[in-house]
Amino acid sequence: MNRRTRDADASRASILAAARVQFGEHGFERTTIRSVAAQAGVDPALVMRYFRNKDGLFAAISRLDIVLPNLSGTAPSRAADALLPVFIDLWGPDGPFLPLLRAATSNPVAAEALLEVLTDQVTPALATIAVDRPAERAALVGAQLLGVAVARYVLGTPPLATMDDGTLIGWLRPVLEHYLVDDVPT
Amino acid sequence: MNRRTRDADASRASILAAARVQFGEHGFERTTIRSVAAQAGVDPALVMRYFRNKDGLFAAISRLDIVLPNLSGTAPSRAADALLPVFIDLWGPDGPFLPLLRAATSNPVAAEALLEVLTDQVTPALATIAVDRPAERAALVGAQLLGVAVARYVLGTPPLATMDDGTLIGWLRPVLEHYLVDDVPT
DNA sequence: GAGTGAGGTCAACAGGTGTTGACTTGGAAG
DNA sequence: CTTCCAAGTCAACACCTGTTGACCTCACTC
Repeated sequence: MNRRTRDADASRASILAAARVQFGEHGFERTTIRSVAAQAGVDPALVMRYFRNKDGLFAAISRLDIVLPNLSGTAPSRAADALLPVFIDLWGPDGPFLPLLRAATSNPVAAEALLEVLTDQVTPALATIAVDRPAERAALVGAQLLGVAVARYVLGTPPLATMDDGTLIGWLRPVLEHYLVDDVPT
Repeated sequence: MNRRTRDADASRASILAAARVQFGEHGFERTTIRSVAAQAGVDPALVMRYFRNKDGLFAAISRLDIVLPNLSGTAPSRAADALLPVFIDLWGPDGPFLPLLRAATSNPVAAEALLEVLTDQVTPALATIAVDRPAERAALVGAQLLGVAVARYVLGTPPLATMDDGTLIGWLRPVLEHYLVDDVPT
């Protein structure tokens, strides 16, 4: 029962770890089964054994069981303070979103997965604050955060990439409040 | 001098048109020389003749000679009204930015090209309004617009994709003003 | 009509890709 | 020790990619 040299779980885990790194850094197309296997110290065929095919491997690292903070009771003016730390965790170099985003720009399936997170998780979470038109407001908040993520973690825009989190939260605080509670413009 | 059936300029143009469509829709890696040539009604080798290689073809459609409106004299509260129409033109399905963005998420060269636009064109244009820390403010404005572009044109986020331009401008107006003129948060 | 050169095509190359199926190896159970 | 199955490897497949160089062909000039 106790296997050291031939440990399926360990192999699976190291394949997943390598896949996360490579899909995250290079996107879907430029990541090859062979290179993932090499980094995991494993034969390419083993990757297929465990994940059926390349899509299966990608799907395995794309499981987004994110946990958003409960915002009921949070003042809209402090939504940024509650959301941003989670956001930075999820979108940072080790978070699960970067590979998904890189794939989503050229892969409709990944794009839909990303959209699902917005509609199924973000919108409901924000609905406790944004009672009026939550979907519209959530989309605007999502777009703002998405933009920061792309600028900061994908493009590496100099002032944003180096800006400390506190300052960024300070900039975003009134913006999120605006999207969450201000009247719909006419 | 007058060539009808064998017209180099026409061939070049139809290759470029096909390349714009395919790079824009599918990104760099999933676009093949062969498929571009087929759509252009031309032999793949002709594409190489004119653009040397795939990178050359991509570079040819990535020439970003954008024209930003002169913002001197524009009130910060109206910056959104001046910028957004241009923005929608540039980022829309037929604009030059979508292919670049799709490539930029997995291709450092394209990412740098995108960054260049921000630093060389957007920052100076905004500097007439944002005198204090123009680079930081431009990056924030850029991130916001980038986010809207990704949400609207890449992911197709339902409320944003269908929202009419006027409403969107209404939402963004105070945000751009905030980034352009409000005090740097501490 | 012959010559010329740009415009355009053709078939092939070398390399990389995902994927497969037959094979080997290790460790625990009998 | 033998058996047995999961864990892992191997070599190959069929396909697609960017790219190349030799070749054809048309319109125009002399």
